[in-house]
Amino acid sequence: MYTLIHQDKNSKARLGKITTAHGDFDTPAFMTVGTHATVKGLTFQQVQDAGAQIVLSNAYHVFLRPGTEVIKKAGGLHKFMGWDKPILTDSGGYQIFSLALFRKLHDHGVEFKSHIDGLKHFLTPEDVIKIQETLGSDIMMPLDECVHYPCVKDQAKVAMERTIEWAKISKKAHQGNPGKLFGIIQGATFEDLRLDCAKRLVDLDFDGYSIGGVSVGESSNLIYNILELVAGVIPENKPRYAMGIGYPFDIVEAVERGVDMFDCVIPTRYGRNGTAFTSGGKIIIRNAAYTEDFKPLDPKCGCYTCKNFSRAYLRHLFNAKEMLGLILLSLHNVYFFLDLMRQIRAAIKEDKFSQFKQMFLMNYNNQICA
RNA sequence: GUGGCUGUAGCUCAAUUGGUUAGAGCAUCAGAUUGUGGUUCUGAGGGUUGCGGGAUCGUUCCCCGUCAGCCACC
Repeated sequence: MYTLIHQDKNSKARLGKITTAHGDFDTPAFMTVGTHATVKGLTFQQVQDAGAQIVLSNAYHVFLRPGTEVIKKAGGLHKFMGWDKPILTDSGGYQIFSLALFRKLHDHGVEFKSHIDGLKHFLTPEDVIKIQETLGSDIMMPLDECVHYPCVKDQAKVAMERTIEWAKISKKAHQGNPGKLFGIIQGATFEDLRLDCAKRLVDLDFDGYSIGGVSVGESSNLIYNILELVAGVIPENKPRYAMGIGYPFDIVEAVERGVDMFDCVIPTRYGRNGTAFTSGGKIIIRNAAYTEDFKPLDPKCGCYTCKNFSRAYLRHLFNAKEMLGLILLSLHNVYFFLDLMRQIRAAIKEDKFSQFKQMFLMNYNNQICA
C-alpha cells in the first residue's frame, strides 16, 4: 500500500505514495475534512482543482445522517458525494472526545445519544467497521478512545488498553475487506504508554498507523515530542498519520519527524470564520487594516481567490455576512494547505526539506503579508 | 398657534418610581478555533443622560426655561 519514494538526507521527512482502490495519492499528504460527506463551502471540483488527491469523511456523522441505508442505495459514499478519488473515513473515536456529553463508554463499545434527534445508538468496533465497509471507504479507522488533555496516567492507560482491544476486534471484523485499515496509537502525553501502544499495534500488523489523541489542548512542543517518538517506532514501509494536525507550522514540524498524512478542519473552519493562511502568516480578514487593502490575500498564491479578489473585497464580504466570503476564504485556505504539501514534497525530493522548513517558518512568522 | 408624548452609547432600548462607578442587545475594534455539533466563543473601546438654570446631602428621575422629533386640535 505504501511505497517509500525518497528519504530526505538531512531529516526524517520522506516522500511516498499510497495506493488505494480509488487511485494513488502522494505523501506527505493533507486531507481536507468532509465530515458530512462534503467539504464545507466547496464543490469537489474546487477541492480537486486545489490539488486534493484524497479527502476525509466521518463514519459516525454519515451513519447518523443520511444513514448507511441511503449510502448503500446510492452505490457507496464515492458515488453519493461525487468524488471518485480516495476517501479516508474516521471512525467516530474523535466524537467520543468531542461529543463527550452525548455518550457513555463501555468496554465493548460506545453509546451515543444523537445530537440530531436524541436517539440512542450503541456502536461496537465491529459495527464501525461494517459502517465503513458500507460506505466503501478506502482507508478506515478503527473505533478508538481519544482522551482530553490534561489526562491522568491511569485514565490514559485505560483508554489506551481499550483502544488496543478495539483494534484487535476491528482487525478481525475487517478481514476480507478491500479497504485499508489503520491502527490508532493512543497514550496521551505519556511516552511509555505511547511506545507500548505503538509496539503492540505494530505487532498486529495494520496497513498504516494513526497517531491519535494529539492536538486536544496540549502545547505544540508536547505534540511534536509524541509525534517524533511514535513515528520512530512505526515500520518504514507503513504510512504514519497524525490525526487532526494542524496549523501549517505543525504540519511542517511533523513532516520533519517522519509523518506522512494529515487532516484538519483548520482550512475550512478558519475560512468560514474569516481567517486566511498565507505564506506571510495568518490574516484575520475582518480587521480594519484591510478596509482599503487592494492586494490579494497572498501575492504568492495561485488560487482563484488570490487571482481575482482583494483583501478589501473579502473583508467587505465578511462584514456584510455574504456567503461568498466563506467560500472564497475556504477555497484559498484549502489551496494554501495543499500547495504547502506540494512544496514540501518537492523539497524532500531534492533533499532540501530543512532549508524549506527554515524559509517557510521565517516568512510565516514574520507576517510579511500583513 | 394650542395641548400632549418622547429625547440616555453609532442604532434599538433598560436603569426596582431621588441613592455606590448609568446597563443590555446589535454595530465597531481586537483575540480564539487542531480526526467540524455550519455564522460560534472571549475580551475591549464607546455616555457632559438634548441644552441651560433651580430645588436637594445627593438627580437619567423632581421644578422652570429652551431646542428637536412625533401625535392631536385650531
